[in-house]
Amino acid sequence: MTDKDSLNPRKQPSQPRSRNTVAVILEAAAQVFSSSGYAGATTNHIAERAGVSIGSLYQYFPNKNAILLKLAEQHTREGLDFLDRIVRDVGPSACLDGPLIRRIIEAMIAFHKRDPELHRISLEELPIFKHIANGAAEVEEIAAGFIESLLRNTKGVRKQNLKMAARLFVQTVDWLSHRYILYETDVVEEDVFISELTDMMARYLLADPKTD
Amino acid sequence: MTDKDSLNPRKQPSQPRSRNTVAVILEAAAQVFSSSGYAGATTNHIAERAGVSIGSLYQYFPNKNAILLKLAEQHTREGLDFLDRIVRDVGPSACLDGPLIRRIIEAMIAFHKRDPELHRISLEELPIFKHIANGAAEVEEIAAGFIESLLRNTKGVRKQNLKMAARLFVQTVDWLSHRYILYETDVVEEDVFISELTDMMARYLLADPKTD
Amino acid sequence: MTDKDSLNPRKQPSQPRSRNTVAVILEAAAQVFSSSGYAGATTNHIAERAGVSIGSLYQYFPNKNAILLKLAEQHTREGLDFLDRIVRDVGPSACLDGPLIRRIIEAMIAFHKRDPELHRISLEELPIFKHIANGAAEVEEIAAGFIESLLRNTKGVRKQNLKMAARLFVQTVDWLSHRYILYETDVVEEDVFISELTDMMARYLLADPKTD
Amino acid sequence: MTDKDSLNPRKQPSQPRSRNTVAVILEAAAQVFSSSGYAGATTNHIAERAGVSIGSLYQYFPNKNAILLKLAEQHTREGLDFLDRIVRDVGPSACLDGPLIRRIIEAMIAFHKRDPELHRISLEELPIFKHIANGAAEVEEIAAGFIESLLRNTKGVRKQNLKMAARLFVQTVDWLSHRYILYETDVVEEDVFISELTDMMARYLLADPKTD
DNA sequence: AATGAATGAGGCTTCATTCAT
DNA sequence: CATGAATGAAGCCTCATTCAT
Repeated sequence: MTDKDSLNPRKQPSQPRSRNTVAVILEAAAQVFSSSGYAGATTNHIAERAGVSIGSLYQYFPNKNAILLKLAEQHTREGLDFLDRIVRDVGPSACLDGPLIRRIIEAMIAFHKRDPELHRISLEELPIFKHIANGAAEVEEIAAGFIESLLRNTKGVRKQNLKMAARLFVQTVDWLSHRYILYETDVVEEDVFISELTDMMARYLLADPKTD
Repeated sequence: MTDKDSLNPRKQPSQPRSRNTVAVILEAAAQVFSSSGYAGATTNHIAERAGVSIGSLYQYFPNKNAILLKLAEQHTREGLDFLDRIVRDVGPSACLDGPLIRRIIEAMIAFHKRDPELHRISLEELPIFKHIANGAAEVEEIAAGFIESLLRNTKGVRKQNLKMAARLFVQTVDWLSHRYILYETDVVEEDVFISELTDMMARYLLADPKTD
Repeated sequence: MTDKDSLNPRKQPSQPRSRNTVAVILEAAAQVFSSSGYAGATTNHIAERAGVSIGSLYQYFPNKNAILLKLAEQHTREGLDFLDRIVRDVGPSACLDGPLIRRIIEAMIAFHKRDPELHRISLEELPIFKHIANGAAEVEEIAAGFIESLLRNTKGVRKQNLKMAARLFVQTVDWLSHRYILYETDVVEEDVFISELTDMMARYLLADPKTD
Repeated sequence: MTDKDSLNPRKQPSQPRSRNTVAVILEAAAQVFSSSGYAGATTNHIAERAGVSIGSLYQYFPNKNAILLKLAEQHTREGLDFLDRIVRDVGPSACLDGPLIRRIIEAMIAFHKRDPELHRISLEELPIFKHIANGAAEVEEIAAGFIESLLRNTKGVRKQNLKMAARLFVQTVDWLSHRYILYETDVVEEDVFISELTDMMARYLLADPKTD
């Protein structure tokens, strides 16, 4: 059908058994994508790793892309939860000072550490489907919104265009910590890196960039 | 296993005609990779676009990867030339102030504009071959070295660890301008973006971050 | 091999509810076969259209073929009923003159119009199962028998071999009207076509072929 | 590509070697389609039977349909040649009398005998692709044109609408002889059948239907 | 009886690569 | 050196059918 090229899930798993199947498939896919990259992963391999027949896989996912997308979505959701937890910890009226920036950066790094390879695929290989609403963009949006609202609470902010400042903040921190985790952990000490990045962001945003 | 997985060119094109063939193939490959991505591109399509038989293509490239790699190398080389020109313009004893930062950023953006799709592939799809020395790393190294030497000439630099500062500078500017060109040109005005990025970098590096 | 390739219904639906289920499935199958052809139709699609689980479908039909076959059988039965009605209308001692030929042809066309697609499938796709007794042959036989008996009542018949004449009559009328309904309704006016076909048959069979 | 669903040949075989390959594939396809029907035939089976790799098959045919179509086209062409020979034999100013009708019918039957199974597929299974220009329609058109021109030369023709008469003639003869060859050779003697059909057509068309 | 999740053989097709000419 | 025909491993995916609940 035309379904084959769509990315929508094929069938909502209603019974517990099938919900489990979907979960198992996604878990296996995460492993396979992580270890083989997107191109190297095959649906058969994923199904096998999941201990599920290839037919079952295709009951719930119209194609390989859709699996990766779902995975990215899930990853996205976890990212949002991560943010949410920070937001709640910080409270609604917190303001963005040096220490909070550091804390956010630390959290970001911790998040990237969880499954760097999968994150890499989401970040570096998912854009292959440019025309597709990329879940990552959504987290970025929300994260930026969160930062922006913090900035709004904060007095000594250098920037006028808070929206843009917030987005650059998020993009920069995301990318640099991604690179750090993936390629540079043994070039630079982690706390050195964190301090450096914190400094960069604090000075970018704050009139009084004390970072500790 | 002997040749098939190698990435070295099969045969050094010595005669002018073959050099030309290689160039034609690479140009075609650039177009095809740009429009179809790495996975979507086929060697037959490249050969056809180049007006060359598939057999000839394999005379000069042992496999598909090698083509992309050569292309990336070329891209790298152009990046280095770009740098070189700036270095020469700026002179060996220049120091990094706000306006120079802006100029570098502008150059970076101009460079990314030349063939953003190809750049994207180098950046986002080349990591597929993780085991392969990524030419991009080399440019980054050199670029960072260049920035570092500028910093060394400069008086009001806030940073101690110049090497690291330089690398973060390069990575940040590279990535953010890449994203900007690829995904955000119609979200933000170019000069606004440039000013913002310049400001960020100037404040990160300079004690007296005047940027215009 | 025991059941899977059989074409007999798995279980005689004795209770009213199951009889209804069978009917619902057949109706759905008719629609799906009509719109997708035999190969394009899937059992799942049929079951879904019938509002019945795939499991239930297989409770009553051993395989996909059996469904089409049952449908064809049903179609056959309707064809026979059609004939029967004409026979009864015409009466046992009628003789085949031009007007009656025209009437038979009109009835045939009306019959073909009811579900031309399904008729097409029976006629054109059912032969896929060559080894299967084709119900269509049966109707043809009976129809031919009917025509033959009419011929026997008729005085001015040109033919000796009435059996053969009757069969040719039936085959010709059936096929030509089938083609007409399916492919040529907008090439020729219906009454023109009917007159033409009537003329052909009348002249073939009757010494005095007045057709109106 | 979008090519996959097209029916156009993929690549014109230019060298003798490839022309041979195409011929071999078509021959094998004819056999396989004949013995397994359209649905039962697989591209792999065809390639194997042709002693050719599956890849080669797909160099020249975008999909299974295209093969059948080509085959039907070929069959069509042969049909046209058949006609052509008769036309030439008969001469341009011949007129359609009983003996000529008989001769045409005999030729038609001979033609059907050559590969009845393949003919059956063309006739009964090809309509599966209704939306596709059916080559069979073309032969029919040409054949009808031929008959029409004969009718034009003939004096004692009963019919006004020669175009329609010619088409009915062709359709009737084609279908009845097809059925005869496929299903009824052992029910009726061939010459009896021929005489009968000749009689039917002669009386339909001619004022003076002497058929021998 | 009904449900619908699960199965998996097997079809179609691609495309990097080789090789005969 | 060039050509382009040929190769075939391997991927994606379907769908008739079974089976646990």
